[in-house]
Amino acid sequence: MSIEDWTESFVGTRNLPRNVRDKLLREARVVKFAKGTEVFGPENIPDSLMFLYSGCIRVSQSSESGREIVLYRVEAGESCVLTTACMLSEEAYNAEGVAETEVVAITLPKPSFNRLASEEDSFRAFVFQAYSRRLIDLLRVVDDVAFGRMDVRLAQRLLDLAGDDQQLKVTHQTLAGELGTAREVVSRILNDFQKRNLIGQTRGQISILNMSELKHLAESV
Amino acid sequence: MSIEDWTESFVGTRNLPRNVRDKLLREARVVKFAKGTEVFGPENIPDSLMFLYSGCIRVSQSSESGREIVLYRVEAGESCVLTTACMLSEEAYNAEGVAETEVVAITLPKPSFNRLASEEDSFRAFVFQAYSRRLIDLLRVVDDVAFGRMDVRLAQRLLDLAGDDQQLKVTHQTLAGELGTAREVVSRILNDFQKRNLIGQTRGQISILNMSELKHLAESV
DNA sequence: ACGCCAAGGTGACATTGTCACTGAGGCCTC
DNA sequence: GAGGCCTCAGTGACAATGTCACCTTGGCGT
Repeated sequence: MSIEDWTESFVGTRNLPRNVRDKLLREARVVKFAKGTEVFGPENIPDSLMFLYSGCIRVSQSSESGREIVLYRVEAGESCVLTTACMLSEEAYNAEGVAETEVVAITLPKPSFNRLASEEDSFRAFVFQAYSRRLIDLLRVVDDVAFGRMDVRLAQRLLDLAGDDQQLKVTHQTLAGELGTAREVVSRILNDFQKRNLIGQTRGQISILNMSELKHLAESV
Repeated sequence: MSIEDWTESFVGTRNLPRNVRDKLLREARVVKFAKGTEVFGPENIPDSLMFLYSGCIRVSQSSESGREIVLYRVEAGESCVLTTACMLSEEAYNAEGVAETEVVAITLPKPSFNRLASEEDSFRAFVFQAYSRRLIDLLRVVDDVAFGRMDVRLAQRLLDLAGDDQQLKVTHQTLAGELGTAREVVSRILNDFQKRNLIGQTRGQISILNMSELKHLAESV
């Protein structure tokens, strides 16, 4: 598949003059990642800037002991700043990005990025905003991890992942990875939820039985 | 005091052409904060970019329950990106910056910042790098909080705060605020350290007795 | 039927967070 | 210097969370 005009998809590019956009279309490359693939990681640092055309990337960090925590997700239309950050600061870091769905991304060579950031205010603003959003996302993660109760965080995450559905296919282990805790902890809390008739469980699947009560719990600070 | 030529102090400005620097000196304002003052906070969002000429700003976040955690410190020569981030994303956040020493900072009106970021590569690189460093700082905080043992983190922090000294004046409560935990927890661990002859304590003061052993503990993953 | 493996359950224990109190030191005023 | 009032720190009980070892179950392939 060749994407028609991806510059239409990003707030940082859609308002650029036609000639600039045409140049971008020539300079950038379109890359794809299959679902489950590592987009970037400690061993796999891209040397270009990346913008997500479609799909979703889950960015997480792991400890030596094997625990994991999800930092944030990059959605279509957003820029993936962590790779940029790492590139610029040349520091190692143990975060990794995994394609949660099939992913189509635009990579921009550094010189093109530089020129664009220099010449186009709206593009620069877009990039700064992307950075800012991630900073604030991380502030929220810190807040949750440092001060939040696990049952509340789990309730929130269940609602997030479920979206509009009442069913979600997810293992306890995966949920533990979302929140940076251990499987046993998730199991304990989910069993408690089940006893309270908030959810039902079968192997690898959770169904939300009492959405409003779960929301109430998720908001109970 | 009027500062001679602060453009010499920042890697983002010291290599700019003389005429640009002179313009900056005219456009920017120099502001001071007394030790202990709030530099920015939820109620007090600056509308300019800020660069730290001298001193140190402690950036922390607090929970509703009154607990607090230090996110990072801004040192002389660095840019304070969190204010920028907040400005750009226009989101509320509950982080605040407090002057730990007397602070002298340079504030740059947004238009000047924009022009500079557009025209000068080295300045733009400086700003991006500042963002990147903070992102990575926050990754480290998340890692510590989510996966680190409290005694290890406390040992690290004691060594950090002590610098080259063996004495440091700090209360248990303050240390708890550094790490995002409760005073009682700090007291417990410090008492344990004392029993093991790693430190000595008097009211509001801690002396490191066995630096090498403490370092060993701090590095024990 | 059999073995294998991922998902999940369980109990014991360690660590950390919370709460309610207590005590100790320093500083002020009288 | 006696009393009062702070901040700082100690303590015990308990709740929440993390860790470990081990077990059960369900599904899948052969």
